[in-house]
Amino acid sequence: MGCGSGFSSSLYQLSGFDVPIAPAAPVFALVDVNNFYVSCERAFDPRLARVPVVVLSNNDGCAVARSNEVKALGIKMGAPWFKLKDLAQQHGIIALSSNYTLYGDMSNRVVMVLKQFSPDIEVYSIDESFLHVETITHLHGNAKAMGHAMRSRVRTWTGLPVCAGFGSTKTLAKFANHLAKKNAVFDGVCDLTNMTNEERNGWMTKVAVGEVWGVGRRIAARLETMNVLTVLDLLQADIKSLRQQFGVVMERTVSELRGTSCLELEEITPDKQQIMASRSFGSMLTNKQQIGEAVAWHVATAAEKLRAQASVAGAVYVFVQTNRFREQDAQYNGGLVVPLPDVSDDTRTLTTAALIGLNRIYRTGYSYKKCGVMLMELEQKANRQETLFDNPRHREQSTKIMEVLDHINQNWGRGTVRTAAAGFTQQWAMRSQNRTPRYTTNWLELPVAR
DNA sequence: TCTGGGGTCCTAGGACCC
DNA sequence: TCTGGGGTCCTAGGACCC
Repeated sequence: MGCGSGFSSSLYQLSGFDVPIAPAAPVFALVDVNNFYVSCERAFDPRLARVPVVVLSNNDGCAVARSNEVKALGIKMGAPWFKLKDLAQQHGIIALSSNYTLYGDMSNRVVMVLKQFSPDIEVYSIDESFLHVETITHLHGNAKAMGHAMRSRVRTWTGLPVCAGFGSTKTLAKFANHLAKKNAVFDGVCDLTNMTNEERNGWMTKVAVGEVWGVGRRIAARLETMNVLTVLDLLQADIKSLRQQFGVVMERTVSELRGTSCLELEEITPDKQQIMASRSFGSMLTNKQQIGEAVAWHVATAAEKLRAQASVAGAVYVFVQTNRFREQDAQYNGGLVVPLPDVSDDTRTLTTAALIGLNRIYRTGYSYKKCGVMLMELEQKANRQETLFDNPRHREQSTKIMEVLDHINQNWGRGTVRTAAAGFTQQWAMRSQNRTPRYTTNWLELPVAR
């Protein structure tokens, strides 16, 4: 089943009698940044403090991060921005385009601070990390004190507000973090491992089952019909019948809620099995040439990531889509997997394949809204099989050229050197009307203190 | 005018093999 | 009289995450 104590550390302490005593039960911490993108923006612009702020998705499409003031107005995650403009005007909401360069850099800074607390860390997402802490909380007194120490150090060093949750499993740590975020009484830190059962159950009764990590909208709705409404209801439900109805993932979730650790810390980020790059266009496109330029650009983006993890791809998937929200328009979604005769990480080879695919799926008479590529059948470049028509000299050359390309683009910005296929006009470019400066990664955009 | 962009895991069912 | 059964691999689709 994969469920066990979840503890495999070799750190045994010896007692005075040289008898190994059981290692401390695992304690996971989950630390995440509140309203991450908004907080990044606020860290560099004090005028954004205490006013309603949203950060929009690519293409300025949806609200993907909201300040508390905006959440209080009832604006939902993912709400289409154009529908909110009136409301925004009324309440003076400031809307910013997303600035992923900034967020990525800030994310790294947070992780650097957290690593000082525990090297046993899994960077789970751009704004969340899990840590193993059972062997270190005593250095701070207890878990709660450690949580506050993390909070204050991250705040001081990065300007970002974080919350911390502690639990004996990852799912419980997530839940603790949720409590810390939503209930002022915790002051940003919640330790479930140091709570009576009554107290814990009290909190579990207050939170809806859909908030549990691993329980999404669909499953929450099904659970509700079974009268499983709260976190506690789920914890106390019959695990066997849940497994039958929902599968092994649900079984693990319930075990984790009950304190049996099934999910380990993943400290080593595994290589991606597929790499995707896609964008909606800033406006609708009909012209194959222009769409081709966008496809070529996305190939370059994906290929750069591919080389960064030292992999090669065996196939390229390319797709185009019309605007599904315009019901009056003729709709078409085309996609095609183009197998490569030989695995490759060369942007030029991958581009050729993608454009062959585009040629096959493109239909005239439609207005297109989006295109993208996915690199598939990835494997480590080092494990690559020799093929019949191998030409070692070509391969060496290709590797060198790609190295130079990546080097230049890293230093001078993506797309500084690109294939001709990616074009120069960028008719497809997304809207990003209100992007803040790349304060931390570009000399020309450093914040200025006045 | 206008609606994001990535990923993973699991399961069921079909093809195929012996 | 009567139509096996088990194993593996692959794919598509569904669910979840941020």
